[in-house]
Amino acid sequence: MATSSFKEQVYQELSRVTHAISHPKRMELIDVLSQRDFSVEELSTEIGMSMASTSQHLQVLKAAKLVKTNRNGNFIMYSVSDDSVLKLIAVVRELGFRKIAEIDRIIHDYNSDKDLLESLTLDELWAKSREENVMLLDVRPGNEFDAGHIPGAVSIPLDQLRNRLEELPKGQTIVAYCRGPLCVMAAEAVKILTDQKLKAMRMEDGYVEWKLKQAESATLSI
Amino acid sequence: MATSSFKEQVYQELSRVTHAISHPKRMELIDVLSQRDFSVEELSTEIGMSMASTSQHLQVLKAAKLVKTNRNGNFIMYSVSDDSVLKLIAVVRELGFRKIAEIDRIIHDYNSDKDLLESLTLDELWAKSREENVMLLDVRPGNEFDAGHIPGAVSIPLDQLRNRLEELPKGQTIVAYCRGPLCVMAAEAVKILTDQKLKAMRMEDGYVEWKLKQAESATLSI
DNA sequence: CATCTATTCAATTGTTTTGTTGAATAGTTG
DNA sequence: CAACTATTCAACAAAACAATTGAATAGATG
Repeated sequence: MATSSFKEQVYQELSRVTHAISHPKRMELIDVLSQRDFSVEELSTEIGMSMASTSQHLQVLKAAKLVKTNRNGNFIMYSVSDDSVLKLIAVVRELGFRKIAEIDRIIHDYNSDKDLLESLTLDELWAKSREENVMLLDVRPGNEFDAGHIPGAVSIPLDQLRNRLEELPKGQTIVAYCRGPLCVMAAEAVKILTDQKLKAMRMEDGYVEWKLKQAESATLSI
Repeated sequence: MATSSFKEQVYQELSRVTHAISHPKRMELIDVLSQRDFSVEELSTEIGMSMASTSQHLQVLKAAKLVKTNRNGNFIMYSVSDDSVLKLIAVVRELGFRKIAEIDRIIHDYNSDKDLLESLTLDELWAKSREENVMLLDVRPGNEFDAGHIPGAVSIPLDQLRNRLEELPKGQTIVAYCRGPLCVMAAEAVKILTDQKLKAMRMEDGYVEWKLKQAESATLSI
């Protein structure tokens, strides 16, 4: 057997990483794990697959060193191994959003339903909050908020939103955010809030984008 | 047939990009194309595959919008669609180099053969050239040099190096570079030069890394 | 130490991907 | 417009991958 060349060997190993993120569900797994640690069971319900399949996908990600495990009691908690993994997914998503016309169409189709057309980026949020006093609303599940959130945000998980409308300010602009660009919770929240005649917008960036920006500015300031 | 959800659709489309770079040969194709435009025939010899296979791989890359085509006479010239594609591959490579232990081993095995252990990054090159007068040697094929090169570099393609040794300075440090981290031409060149008792080192970064740095600093200075 | 439980493994099946071969095609060039 | 040529297509066989099922395992907990 002819041993393959240096180049071939390295490309082979590198393709372990790219292969790992080449499956839609595995990309989704990383996106979910970017929020906090999850057990296999939680992940399986989160992405809508059987435990066995979820476990197998996680093993592919683990073999590529994209996720790592920690035991916590009876549970094995999976987490993203590094911020560079989030960065990788962010780069892929950015490229896809900009280049694949089909994605634009899907996003437009989803958002055109209601008045979800206007949305903010993180930068636009900073700008807007300098002009007026906006309320930043985190609609992710409570434990994800607890694991980390944008400073100043108030947590009302999406499934509690209808019952906690009185906690929201009437005249003030409410900016809702969730996990990230592919998470629909903020959009759902805005639908509920505008139905109640509240002044609400969604932010397209989510917690991951904020976390990556933090890490970036931290390295710059060193 | 149940139409899949917003999220599922977008992940599906995004996986077109990640799937495209999930094959070693397709990653290699992008690396080659980062130097200049190539015809299918050239690419096929470059990566050591049949024309038909190469063409098929290129079509996968094209469907993911990672490469684009231009006809030039009888030839169809393929090129990378955007610097963001180079960036994507760079991020993957960086992550792989840092996380996959096997890659470290392969690289170490290859370089330990000779005195290739010491190598420079681009930043280290800048620093070194401020202290002493180094000669920057581009050992890539001539047409790749013509398509673009690091300013100040001198072109002597690897296959002409043995016949053009008299063009090289005796006492001065010669820094050889080639396509990028997975290209072995600079290493080969250093072997030849040190055998001739010349003072030579290789730079691990190549033309792509320089090009990306340029693009980066250009956007910063705007 | 026995039990319980979250996770992984193993075997199977159907699907997708890959590389090959040889034919077809599109488009240029004389 | 005929001939030529680089590229792509089509059909096939082999290999890799994915999802499912049910059994096995490792490790915590009482």
